[in-house]
Amino acid sequence: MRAMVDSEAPSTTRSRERTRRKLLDAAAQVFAEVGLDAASVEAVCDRAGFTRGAFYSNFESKDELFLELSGIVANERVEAVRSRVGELESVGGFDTQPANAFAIIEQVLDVSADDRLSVLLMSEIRIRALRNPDLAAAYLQQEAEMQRGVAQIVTDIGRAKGIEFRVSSDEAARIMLLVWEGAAVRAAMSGVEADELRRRTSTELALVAQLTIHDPQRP
Amino acid sequence: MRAMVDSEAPSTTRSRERTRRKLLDAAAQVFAEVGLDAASVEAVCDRAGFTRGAFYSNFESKDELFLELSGIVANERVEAVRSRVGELESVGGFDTQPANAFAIIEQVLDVSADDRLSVLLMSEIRIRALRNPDLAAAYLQQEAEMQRGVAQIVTDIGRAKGIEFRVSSDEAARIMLLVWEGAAVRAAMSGVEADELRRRTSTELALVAQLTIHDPQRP
DNA sequence: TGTATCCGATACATAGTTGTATCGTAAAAC
DNA sequence: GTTTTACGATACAACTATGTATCGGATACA
Repeated sequence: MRAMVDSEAPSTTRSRERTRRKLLDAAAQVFAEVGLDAASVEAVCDRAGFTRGAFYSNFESKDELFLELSGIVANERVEAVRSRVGELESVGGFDTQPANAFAIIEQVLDVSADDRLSVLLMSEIRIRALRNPDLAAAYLQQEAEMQRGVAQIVTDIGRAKGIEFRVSSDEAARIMLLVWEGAAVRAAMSGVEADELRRRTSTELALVAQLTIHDPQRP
Repeated sequence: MRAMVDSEAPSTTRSRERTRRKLLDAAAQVFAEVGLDAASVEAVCDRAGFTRGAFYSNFESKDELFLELSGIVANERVEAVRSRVGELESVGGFDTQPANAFAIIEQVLDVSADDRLSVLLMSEIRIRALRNPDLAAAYLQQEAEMQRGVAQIVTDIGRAKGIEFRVSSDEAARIMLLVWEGAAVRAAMSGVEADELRRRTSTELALVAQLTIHDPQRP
């Protein structure tokens, strides 16, 4: 009976799921640290506290695991942005100052690149996408989704604050995402700690946000 | 006597230099295509039309070659920007329309990411820099140099055209570089051809350039 | 023409990685 | 409590890449 309740594989034990998750987590770390190609299956297993037997019992190959991991990361990012957008829309009020109204967007984007490991992992996924059409399509689609979310926030802020923009919300969102990512990569490259990394990307984003705003009083 | 003229190694034959260059060129291609780790020394040699004997006769290891290659690429980029800046400054006149005054900057930046292979190679260098402090320092320094060049152009254009900017030329240059690179990566990911890639990045850059300009008449 | 030198090719020893096949054990089913 | 099943560990075979040591030939030079 329980088998009918579960959607996919009824036989998979709960402990097996834990093993999969541990392997995925370990893989995320190792892939970020040394890159997919330099990461041996054994290194991933060592990190997870298993041997390769566990690995091949759970995954076809390293590539298959990477594909699944990419999907998970992408979903998490999109979902995090979406939920933030949902929160903000339901609350309706933006009680931040006009000057740093875009702090909300920082919060939204924080979900994507908040620490060095995330930056590295996303960079790894991105460079694989550059070389693999399938991954590229998935990557671009996920990014478009995030862009929609950010554009929505931009629109909402504009409406709530009576802000006029010099470009469309889509364009603003796209530029913000690009700058955000670039700044995060540079910060990570400088070897700064997580909070400093966050501070730098925020500063850069604030600058861009300011640029997109059309302020008739003080241009 | 000729030995005294040459700077470094007097004994290196001209043909040896050609071999080195061929290996470096081949390596650039292969590294871009599959990444440094996945690129075997033999694959590089095959592409160059040599065997590994030639490789190890000319380079310590794959890493050493990559380091040298990175240096060359970085120098070329910086030098290209610098020479463009030099040209523009010496000429003095900017006969482009105010609307697309920043087409000049596109020209300047074109040297850095004009085709898919360059985008891939720079992405590879960037992700290595993310994982290696020495490379990171070199990368950031090279980028700072480019930023200075672009900022100089921005300043010159502003002066020549009587344009006011909403941010400092340095900030404008930094954002432009970030957006330029991000756009180039996305375009390359879409699998578009070289000229379409160029068109997309130009469009994105024009948008940012427009944002940085403060036009009192039509804000 | 003979000789020396240089440079790239070839051969080989070694290490590391992958995937599979088998085994042992712990938990589930009866 | 016994049997069965599932899951991860272990052992193994094949492959690939690396780096070194040696070889052969072309080129420069006398």
